[in-house]
Amino acid sequence: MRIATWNVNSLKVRLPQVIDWLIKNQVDILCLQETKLIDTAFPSEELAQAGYEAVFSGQPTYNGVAILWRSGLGNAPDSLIVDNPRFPDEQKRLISLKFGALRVVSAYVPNGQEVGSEKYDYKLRWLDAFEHWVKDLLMDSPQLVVAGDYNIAPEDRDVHDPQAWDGKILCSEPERSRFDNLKKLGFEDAFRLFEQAPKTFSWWDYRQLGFQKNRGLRIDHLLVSTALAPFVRTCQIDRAPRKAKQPSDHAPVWMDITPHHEVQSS
DNA sequence: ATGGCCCGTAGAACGGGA
Repeated sequence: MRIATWNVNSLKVRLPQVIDWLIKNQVDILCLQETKLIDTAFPSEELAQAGYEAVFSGQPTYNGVAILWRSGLGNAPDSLIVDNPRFPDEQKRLISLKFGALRVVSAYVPNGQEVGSEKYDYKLRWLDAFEHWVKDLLMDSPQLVVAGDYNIAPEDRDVHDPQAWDGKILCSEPERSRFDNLKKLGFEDAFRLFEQAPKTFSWWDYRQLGFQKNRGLRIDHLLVSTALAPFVRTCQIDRAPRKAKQPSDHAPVWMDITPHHEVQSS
């Protein structure tokens, strides 16, 4: 089973690229962030024609998350969750769905703008509540994937210029310690389960030829619970969509995982 | 040194992103 996450920076603009990527890569489940669409504008019909179903939670202009899955992927998914009940929030940043015993979360962690700012404070509070919520989910669903744009580069090797970014937003110690705390609940960073090329990133600034110069950060992650981790076969970041005309500034991260029924029988 | 791009909402610039 192939599971992926992608911050598309407007699904309206990126829809053709998303559909193309889904089909080309035979993706089973795709978590989206920054759809920037109200729910009545979500392109359910276009996706259905491409062979994908979706749940989504959006708002005007900002944020917005979704989970897409290939039609006919096992039984109909259920147990939809929108938002964190522990953190009332107008901003649409969380959605989750169960596929059999497997629960998948699509998360769009706040950016934080600048260390010490009001938005930074909101980011830290959001992450604290997120940790509690994820802990609850893990109790209920030991097979758990928490996918999304974390807006955190966990380590210096996830940063093109660690000195320049030292202590800055996305790299500050309070953010990184919260990412570590999430892992300590019982998760692995799927990307780090495997040997990876150095300087592999998932986001590059639109400005200053950021992508061409590979001045990027790895801030999009697939966290897999310890029960699932042994069954992850590969995890990669696909740079190809970032090369497209009118790309998202993020690249998709994907992994292959042994399907649930094989997990159970092993 | 500064800001440099892209998106949505606008219906001109601006907030937000990271």
